[in-house]
Order: sequence, then structure tokens, then C-alpha cells
Amino acid sequence: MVSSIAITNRSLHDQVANRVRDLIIDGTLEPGSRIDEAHLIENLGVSRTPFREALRTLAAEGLVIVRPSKGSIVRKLTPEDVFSMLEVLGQLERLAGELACVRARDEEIEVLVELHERMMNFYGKRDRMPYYKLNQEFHSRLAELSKNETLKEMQSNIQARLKRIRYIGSQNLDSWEGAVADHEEMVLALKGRDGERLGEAMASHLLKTWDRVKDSI
Amino acid sequence: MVSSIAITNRSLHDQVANRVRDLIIDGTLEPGSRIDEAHLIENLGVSRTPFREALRTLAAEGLVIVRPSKGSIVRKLTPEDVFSMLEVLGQLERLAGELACVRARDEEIEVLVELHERMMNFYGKRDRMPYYKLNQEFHSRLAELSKNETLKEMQSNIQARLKRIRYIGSQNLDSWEGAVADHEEMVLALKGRDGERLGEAMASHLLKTWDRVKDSI
DNA sequence: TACATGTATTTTGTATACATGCTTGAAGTA
DNA sequence: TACTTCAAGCATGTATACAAAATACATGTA
Repeated sequence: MVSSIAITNRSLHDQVANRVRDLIIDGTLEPGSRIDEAHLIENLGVSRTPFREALRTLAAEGLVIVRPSKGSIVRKLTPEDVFSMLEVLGQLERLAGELACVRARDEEIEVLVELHERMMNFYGKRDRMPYYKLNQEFHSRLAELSKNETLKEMQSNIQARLKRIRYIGSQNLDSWEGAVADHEEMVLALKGRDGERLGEAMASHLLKTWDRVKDSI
Repeated sequence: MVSSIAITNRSLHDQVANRVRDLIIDGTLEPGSRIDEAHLIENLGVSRTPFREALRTLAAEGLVIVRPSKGSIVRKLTPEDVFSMLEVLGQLERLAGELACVRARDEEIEVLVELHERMMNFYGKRDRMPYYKLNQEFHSRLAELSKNETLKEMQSNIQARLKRIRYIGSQNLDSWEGAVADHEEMVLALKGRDGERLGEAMASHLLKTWDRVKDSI
């Protein structure tokens, strides 16, 4: 079943956690629905112990909720949840932007700029999926440039929780255009190493994201 | 990163997780040391399954590190770790301060001011332990006043990771005096609902915290 | 018919047994 | 003496069995 020869060193829990995380993010496991332990176990070809340990991990990450003696459900985000996450994410990325401008090396910035250009290319072709993926990567990479591990970790956690909703929310063409404009501004600020401007751009980008996604919750 | 809803913590995993978390924070389980599964299990009177699930939770919270097939260790924070956490915490509490000034009700602010006065009372008596506890509570309460669940959750997570180090770092009398001054400033800003000023005070307070604790890592 | 109560079935929670992979230390060789 | 190799013991990882709880269902009564 699980025939990935790649990294056998990783424990089963981790593999299961990653697998289930993906299932949640891509929507196979619907928000609010109960997680059928027996069924998933069979599909994954593992026993209950590693599966349940994986569930605990995902619970700590905020992707699932375990109700004692009543099973686990995929966490369903309320509009309040999403808003609060974007508010925090905006503040985190503001910091990331500020720090990146101070701490990143020229080559690192160059890489990001290049990534941005590829994104724009896909935007030109209205090719949504690869754009979306590069977009995620852009934000992750920027967090990396802050050289702050904690920041990176928290950003990635919130991003994971929101991934699904943001994907759905990106279907609207008008809002896509707005997001692209935001990104142009970010890259300009980054090129000029203008931390304050970049931080401002990041925060405002995520605030606007609320408008773009709020109707699809 | 603990679930926000959590009504009845009566499942064994949760009890174990809470218990072990305390053991780590109060230093019974030393940073860097291996976690002796067999020994702890016996002490706690539980079997391996719930214990290991609890470990996974703590791992996701960043308090322990599980090395596949090599056991788990209590995470030992490097100076870089601590600095990055304080940097992020500062940014989070800056937001908390700004939001609290906008969203908190008068009575809520009043409660916090009163808590502050009790703190100052303990400072007057140089009674460190109760001061320390009220201090933790002050910051948690302020995060609550932001009315942002995600913010509260993230703040509490980082606070837990740093708890032990901050306690040790608070032993110096001079730095205590500095912290007290910071708090006076915060309360003034809060009373005047001056969000920007409060945010600034929070962030700078945590930046200074680095100076206060860096030598005790 | 509607409701309550008791029983059966399913699902979750915990313990334990088994498998696998590290670690350690002793023996042998250079 | 120092280094390598290999085996035994032990800690960790996984599977399964058992216990407890919750849900669903059916039967009986008002």
C-alpha cells in the first residue's frame, strides 16, 4: 500500500500525519465530518496505534478536534476563526518582511524575485494551480528569509490551517488581480530593502485576503 | 497549540500531556535529557499508549523532540531559539495590545489594571513567585482582550515554551526593576486606550526581556 | 403515536504482547 | 593499545486484544 521507498527512516506516525494532513487540506476529508478511524486505517494500511498518534499531532496543529469518547472531526473553521488567523498571519508576515529586508542576502532576494516573475507568468496565462502553488511558496520563502525559525514555524502552521479556504477563495478573477497587485508592491519593497514598506504590504495583503475569501466560508 | 474548545480533559492522553508539560516547565524533566518512557509510565501509573500519544502532542507544541527509534528528549532551547521566540512573541503581543485598546470593554481593562496593582504590591515586598505568576497572567489576559483566539493560542504556546527560562531569568533584581517600569508604561497606555503606545510598549518589553534572560540560557 | 427504557452494536480508549532497531560492550585483530 | 565487528540486551515502534463508552435500535407502555 504505502510503497514510498523514498524516506523509510521516518516513523510511521509522521508518514500518517503527513498523509492525513494532505487529505484534510485537499478536501478529501471534509471539514466538520467525522474521521472514520477504521476506514482510514484500512486505506492507509496501518494499525490504530500510529494512526491515533498522528491524530494527536494534527489536533495539536489545530487541524482536527478530538472529542473524548466521541471520535475526531476535521476542524471546521468559522468565519471568526479565519479572520483571527488572517489577522495574526498578517502581523507575522509583517515582521517577516521587515526582518527579511535586514537579514536576507542579495542572492536570496534574487531567488524570490525570480519566483515572483514565474508567478506573474502563470497569471498572464491565467493558470491558476501553478500560480497558487508558487504563491504559497513565495510566502514560505519570505518567512525563511526572516531567519527566524519560530516565525517560520508559526507562519507555516497557520498557512496549513488556511490552505484549503484560500484555495477556494482564489477562484474569483477580480480578487486574483488584486492579489497580483499586492505582490508587485511586495517585490518592489523587497528589492529596495524597504522593510517598513514590505511589512506594510504583507499585512495589508493579508487583510485584503479576508475580503477575498470571506464569502467562501 | 492546544485545542481551543476542550471541554472535558478527562481522556488519559490529555491528563498525561498536562502532567508532563508541567514536569518540563518546572524543570523536573531537564532540557536535553532523554525522557525515560518506562520510568515515567510507572510514576504516572498509565500504560504506554496514552503516554506516547501525549508525547506526540507535546512534540507538536515544541516542548519535546522525538527522534525516530531513538527516543524523545526534552527540547533544549538554544539562544537563537529563545531570541526568535521573543521576537515573535513581541510582535504578537504588539498586536494584542493594539487590538485590546480597540476591543476590550472598560470593565475588562479595569480587571487588568487591578491585577497590575496586585503585581506591584508583590514587587514592593520583593515577593518573586506570586509576582511571576501574576505577570504570566497579565500577559495571557491581555491576549484575551484582543478577542482573537488564534493570537491567544499562539501567545500561550510560545509562553509555555519560554516559561522555564523566563522564570530563571527573572532572578536578577535590576532587571526586575526594568520589567516593572515596562509594566507601568503598559498600564498607562491601556488605561488611555492608546493602542499604538501599548503595542510599542509590549514589543519593547519583550525585546528587553532578551537582555534579561540571555545570560541564563 | 410518542416516549422511555433496556439491549445490541459500533466505536473509542487503554493495556499488553510482539517485532524491530539502537546501543553497548566484549572479543578478536592489526 | 586502538580499532573493528558482532552479539546480547534493551528501548522503541507497531499490532492486536480487551474494556468501556456511546450510539442506534427495538420493544413495551402510556
